[in-house]
This record gives sequence, structure tokens and C-alpha cells, in this order.
Amino acid sequence: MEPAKDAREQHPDVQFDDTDRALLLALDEDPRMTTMALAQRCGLARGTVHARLERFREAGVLRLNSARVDPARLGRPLSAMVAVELDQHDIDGAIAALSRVPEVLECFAPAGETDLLVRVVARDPDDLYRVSEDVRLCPGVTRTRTSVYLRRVIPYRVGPLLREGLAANRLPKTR
Amino acid sequence: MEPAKDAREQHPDVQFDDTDRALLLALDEDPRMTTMALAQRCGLARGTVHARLERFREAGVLRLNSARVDPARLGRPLSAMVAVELDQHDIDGAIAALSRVPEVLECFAPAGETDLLVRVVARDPDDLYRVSEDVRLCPGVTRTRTSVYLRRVIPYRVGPLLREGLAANRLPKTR
DNA sequence: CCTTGATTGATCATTCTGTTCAAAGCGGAC
DNA sequence: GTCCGCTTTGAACAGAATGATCAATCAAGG
Repeated sequence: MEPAKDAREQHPDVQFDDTDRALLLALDEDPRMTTMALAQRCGLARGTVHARLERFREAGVLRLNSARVDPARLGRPLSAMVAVELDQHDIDGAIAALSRVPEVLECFAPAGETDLLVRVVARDPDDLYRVSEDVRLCPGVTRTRTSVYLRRVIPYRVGPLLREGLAANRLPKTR
Repeated sequence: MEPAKDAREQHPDVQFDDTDRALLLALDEDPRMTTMALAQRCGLARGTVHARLERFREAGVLRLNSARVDPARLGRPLSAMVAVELDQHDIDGAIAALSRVPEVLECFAPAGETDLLVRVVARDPDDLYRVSEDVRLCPGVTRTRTSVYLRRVIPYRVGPLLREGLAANRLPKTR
């Protein structure tokens, strides 16, 4: 059975309720916390926690666990954004080719003149040049412009959104 | 005990070896897979798996579990990037203020003319206007320019980097 | 008020965990 | 080639947790 590639691909309309969010916040403390401990932290029955975790897993509403891996720890500390212009012919082909570049982390279609923004990582500036070339050589790509991210000022986080509006009694209980 | 905020903050030089990567790939199938099952999937001893998972947890080398949450499932389907110019006085103050905006997901300092790039989410266009204002009103922010991401073409993924160069016998064994 | 789905708490057989220990393996230094 | 230190393995065992089932209760919507 193949794991869900992306939460958005499955059940895109499913939203997290307050119980889900409480569990997700508790899992930030220790993602492998037992269901018994989660039940205690969240003031829920063990069966409820089990059911909710099963629902997360079966519905594929969370990103892959590897989303927690920093590419820097895989030898790619350099981060950059590549703005890509496309030939109007074969956007899907370009996207498929971009998907096959391992250094491509994610890709957006913004409003405005730029066709795609491609988030990439690399070992060092030379490697970034190579990765940019890999991107440029994807079919349908007519022009690229690379902007290096020098420093990550605020690391990726979703916790504040999870906590927002959650009643104090739904936050994980202090020990 | 406070969970690690960011993998980079703790042990920034720690890299994942092949065993780590094999485990991380197996965890993409099911992040709550038992250590027994992980040992079988990866051809490792149960004690080794236990030791490695403990090391992940104690060294804080993985991002928080909430990094797996799609903000769209928290009612913020709209994604955008805000380019920010700063007053040279108080960059740290600006960053601290930006950190307090829940809709701010992450923030980079790119090379070039733009001071900061701030990745934000919002409920809808009106809400995005409000969030952009929240960003603009942070101390030290002199000018902002917002670019809406219309579509996520390649969702965030690190799996290809994890798999790259990993010997076939280190990939999780097929059942 | 009724219905439906979710949650609770109890139960029980099975599985897993956490820890310890000795032995073996591996890689680097000399 | 030898030595040393660290990692991994496999076994053992007590205790904890799990997965599944079930009846009772609760909550929300019609």
C-alpha cells in the first residue's frame, strides 16, 4: 500500500477540529508518544485517541513524516528559489520533469508574470549552479532566474496556527 | 521540558547516515510504526531502532511533528509570499514581531535587494489583506509587496533527497 | 423528542517496550 | 596487524501498551 503523497491529494476538504489540534500539539512534544500518554495529556479516552490517530493515518491528512527532515542534514544546506518561465505548450510535462529533480522541494504557481517558483536546495554554490541547470533543462522551461536564500530567519512552523483560538483546556496539560 | 523548536537550533552539524535515512523512509509509510515493525522493514535489530529513534528525539534533529500539518486544513488555504523592506535600525525587532504573527509560516533573508521574504497563509483574499497589514505594521518594516501563490504545483517533499544514493538494500523492504 | 455518530470505560489476549547484558562487528588510529 | 572504542546484535524479562469488542453515555442535528 502506497503512503499518501500529500495531504492535499486525499480528502482535501477535511479540516482539523479542536480534538485533532490538541492531539497534534501534544505530538509536537514527542511524535511517538503512546496513545495512553496522549490520552492523559489531552484529557481524552484511550479509544478516542486511537480512533483519531487511525483517522489521521487512513485519511492521509498529514504530510509525510519526511517533511520533518531538514535538507541541510542530508548534505544540502544551501536553499534557493528559482523563478521559471515556461513555454505555453507543455506545462504538465515541465512539472513532471521538475518532479524528477530530487533537489526540488516544492513548486508554486504565483499570480503575476512568473510562471513557476521552484524551491530548491543544494550542497554549495557550484551544486546550486548544477541544480539550476537541471531545472532550466526541463522540457518547456524557457528561462530561469535563481535567488539564493542566505539565511533562514524564521524556520518553518505551523504551531502558532494550531494553537490559535484553541481553548486553554484543549492545550496539552502541563505535567 | 520544551520540545526542540527547530532541528537547526540543536546540533546543526549532525547529518543523517544511511541507517537514519532508511528509518526515516520507513516512517513515511507509517510514522507510528512500532520499533519491531521498523526493525523488520529495515533489516535492523530492535535495540538499534530503539537507540536511533531515541537519538532523533533527544538530539532534536527533526522538525516538530506539526510541520506535517497543511495550513489549508486549519482554515487557511490561501498562500502568499510577502517581500519586506526593513529599516536598518532594528532587524531583530522586526523578526521578533514577525514571529508573533501566527499566519507567518517561515521567513528567509535572500540575496539581492529584498530584505526578507515572508511566507504567509490566510483564510481568503480579505484575510490576506489583513495578514499583509499585520506584517507591514511590524516595527522596522518600511515597505511590503505581496505575491499570491495561486496553486501548489509540487507539494513539499524531501523523500527524493532521502532516497538519493541510498543503496537498494537500505530502502524499506517490500512486504 | 428521536436518531445517529462519537466518546467513554471496561475487558482480555496479544504484542510491544524499556532496560540490561554479553558477544560480535566495524572502523579508525598506531 | 593489533588495539581500542563505539555500534550493533540477540536474548531475557517484567511491565506497559495495544487492538478489538462491547455496552452505556453524551452530544448534536433534524
